[in-house]
Amino acid sequence: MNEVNARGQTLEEFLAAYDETQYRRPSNTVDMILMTISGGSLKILLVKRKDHPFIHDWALPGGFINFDEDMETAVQRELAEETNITDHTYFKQLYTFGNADRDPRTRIITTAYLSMTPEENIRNTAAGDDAEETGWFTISKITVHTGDEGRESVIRMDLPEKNIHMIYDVTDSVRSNYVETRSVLNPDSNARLACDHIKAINMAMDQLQHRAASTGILFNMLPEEFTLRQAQTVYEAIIGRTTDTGNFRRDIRKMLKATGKKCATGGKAAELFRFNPLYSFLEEKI
Amino acid sequence: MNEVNARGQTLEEFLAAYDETQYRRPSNTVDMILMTISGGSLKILLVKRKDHPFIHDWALPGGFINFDEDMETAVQRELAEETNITDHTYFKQLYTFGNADRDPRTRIITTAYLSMTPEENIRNTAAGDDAEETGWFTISKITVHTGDEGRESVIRMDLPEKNIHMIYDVTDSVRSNYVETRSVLNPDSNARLACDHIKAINMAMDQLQHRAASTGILFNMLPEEFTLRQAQTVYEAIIGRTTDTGNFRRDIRKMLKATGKKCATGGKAAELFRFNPLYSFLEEKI
DNA sequence: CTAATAGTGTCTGTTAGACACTATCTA
DNA sequence: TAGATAGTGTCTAACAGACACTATTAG
Repeated sequence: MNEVNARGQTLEEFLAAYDETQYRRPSNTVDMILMTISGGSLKILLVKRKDHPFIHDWALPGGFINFDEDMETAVQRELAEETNITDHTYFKQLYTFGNADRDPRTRIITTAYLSMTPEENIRNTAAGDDAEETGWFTISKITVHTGDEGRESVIRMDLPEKNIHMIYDVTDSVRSNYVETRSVLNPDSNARLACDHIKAINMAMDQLQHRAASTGILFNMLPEEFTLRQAQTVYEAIIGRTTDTGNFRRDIRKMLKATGKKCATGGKAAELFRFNPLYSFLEEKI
Repeated sequence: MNEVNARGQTLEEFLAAYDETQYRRPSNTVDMILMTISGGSLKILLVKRKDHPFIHDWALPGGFINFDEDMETAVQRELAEETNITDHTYFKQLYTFGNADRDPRTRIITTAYLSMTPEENIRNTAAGDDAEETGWFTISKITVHTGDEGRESVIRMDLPEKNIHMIYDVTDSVRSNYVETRSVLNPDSNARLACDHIKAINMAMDQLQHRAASTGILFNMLPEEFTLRQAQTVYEAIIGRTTDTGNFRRDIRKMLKATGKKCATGGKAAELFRFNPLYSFLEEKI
């Protein structure tokens, strides 16, 4: 069909006349929250900025979306650049941050993605063009108090080998029909995050903690075959507290299938399992 | 502090030299999924496009984000333009769609917001510059089958007074570590949605149905004071099926406070309630 | 044997679904 | 009174938290 508009233009004529240069436009970037488990702790990749703005602050890895590039392609490209991960790694869009004044260079709208990978997939994490250095920080979010009026939590990011500590106090306050979240840098910190990156990290931790028990999200940080103890360690690193071994095993086994193989590590040989993706991965959608 | 970068620039010098015109940039828009309840049915506002591209297709209301405008401000401006809603109406960011080829004009990255309001807040819904007409379509998402390998659902959007029907068959298929969602227009339809708008609508229905029972989200479509029967009607319109009255009342009362007032409508006078925002609105965050 | 790790069984209080029932209003 | 709408009580199966217990390996 060769439909015309009110000015008598066909689609082809309309597109030929379309002027995209009449308005000033924002720039679009993707930021990645890349997590893994190492030494029983949850880790996040951060890069130290070597240029303005936010010079010398720690930031989420990310970069500009090319004009002709799908957003997911940009994420995969950045993942490969930052970590040499080329296999298909799990990632999921988290949120888009677009306050007009969030970056002093120009209007920058950024979409944050949450990504996870088993430790052995990470081959290198070279500092890119924009980074002085990179570091896998241990990260935890501990909820100190939950009540009717809100919640108080603490997010810690530590790089012990360089003695870097960032601590943010996060409060969620119940308002009339929404929840207001504020994050402030705790004075015991000796470094800080660039821009509004703490907001994305906070959302990522909420998502991880919320979904850890009911979805298969934690298996993205485990190798193909793993023991129940390994799974529990990852689970506990995510939720930031220990959990009952019996109950954990009882509940997680419905998501798994046994391999029949064993793996000995100093005590009784442990059975190896795989994730069974047929187990209600649909929760993932929400 | 007057930190300098590797080229010896202060922040001020860096910003003065920053050239934002060196790359071609996407355009950014917001799209709104505006829902209400009317006549016991869930309704969504759609506009019929009167220009290319997607001429004569039905689309989500939305528009460009001004260069100096926060995204939330853009949403509120569009809401006011489309419906004359000025009071603070609930809205929540859903997802950002940014495939490189989703719009033939230029690269357009759009962020979809889910918004709800009680019917009486909607004063007019005039067709704007881009719209031939607007319509409040009844909308439902019914899940036909759920199994280990995925889920099949049907989304219906109907405007009975103009005899317009749009039906989409939606399948969620479990893959190795993610869920693939596909939506196809059912041939019984006599109209269709523009662009990729069915994706945003599908996500909105998932969110609504998922959160309807556990959060206070449904109260955004009710007046300040309401009866339990009204609340149940809204709940059933969202989830697309009836539910047990006794169980619904038992479970919802923890989110409410009684007003002591009554409201008679043909049978026994019903008690009026208000939403108690102190009841775990935190779920909302996830 | 001990220490270390892996793994099981069971009690109990809470919750979600099913369903039968009672109460108050108008005409 | 009937018909309509509002509202309650109770049984049961499933589930989640707490916790005490057994099993297999290395040295």
